Amino acid sequence: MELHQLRYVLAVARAGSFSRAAEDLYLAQPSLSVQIRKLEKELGIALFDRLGRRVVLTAAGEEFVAHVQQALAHLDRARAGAAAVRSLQGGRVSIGVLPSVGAGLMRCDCVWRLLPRRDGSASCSWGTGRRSR
Amino acid sequence: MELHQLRYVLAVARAGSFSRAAEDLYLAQPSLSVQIRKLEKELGIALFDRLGRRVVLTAAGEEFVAHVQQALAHLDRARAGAAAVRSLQGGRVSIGVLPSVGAGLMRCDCVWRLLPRRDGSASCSWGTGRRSR
DNA sequence: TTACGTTACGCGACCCGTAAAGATC
DNA sequence: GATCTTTACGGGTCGCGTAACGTAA
Repeated sequence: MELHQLRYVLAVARAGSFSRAAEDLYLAQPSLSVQIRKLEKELGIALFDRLGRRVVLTAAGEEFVAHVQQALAHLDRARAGAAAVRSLQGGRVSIGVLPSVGAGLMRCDCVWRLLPRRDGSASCSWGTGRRSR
Repeated sequence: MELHQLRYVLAVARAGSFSRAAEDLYLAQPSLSVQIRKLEKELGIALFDRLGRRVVLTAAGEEFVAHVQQALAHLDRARAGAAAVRSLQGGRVSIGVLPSVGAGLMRCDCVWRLLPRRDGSASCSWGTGRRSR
């Protein structure tokens, strides 16, 4: 059971056809068919009913797909979280303070709040609402 | 991002060490290290802090692992669902009825209730509570 | 010096695409 | 006969294990 196989199952279920799903996936039909069959063999059940030129999910396949959709959604969140962290890490943080007060602030262990913006940068706030890029 | 890489991440996070995680996974340490590093490169962030001989999750790693655990849990449910269906499909259903009443029963479209048992077989009940293997 | 993580390299497995065969309408 | 799925085969990628290196306690 591999991730690409799961994505293939969702694509076939959505397209209702192996050939159309293969187009959506930019994949050759035989490769897709082989992977689906391999997964079905591993699971020990049929995910799809091949009805001539139509392909529909079996009852077991419906349940399987529902779980897989949940799983892939969580993985997308995991990836998105990583991307968000990366964009913050990649950005530069410039801090401007008055020497008179900065000398004290920069020494203490402060909790800086990073608020991500649409463009990938972030605003940083601390305490009184002073802001800096 | 592949499934085995995600499992490896969870194993390292749980063990707190690459070498111990590799043992748990029945895997050579170098293979494990390479896969983790490959995933980190793909995500663009560090999942673990290498502190000498201790390995701990970064903040981003913690969040990532949380999502991954959810995802893998859903995949386990998907697999378990398939296994349940398989055990029912694989079993044999034998039906014994008296000819006098069976002639009528076997002709009608009945809803048969399959109750899975511990040993993989299932009991089948219909209407009055008559049972058959 | 010992233990642990990393890099280098050869082997085997697996996925993909092309081509041919089978099946269904 | 046309369309779609399946099977067969060759090529390239990738994960794994062994071995050697770097590094911290």
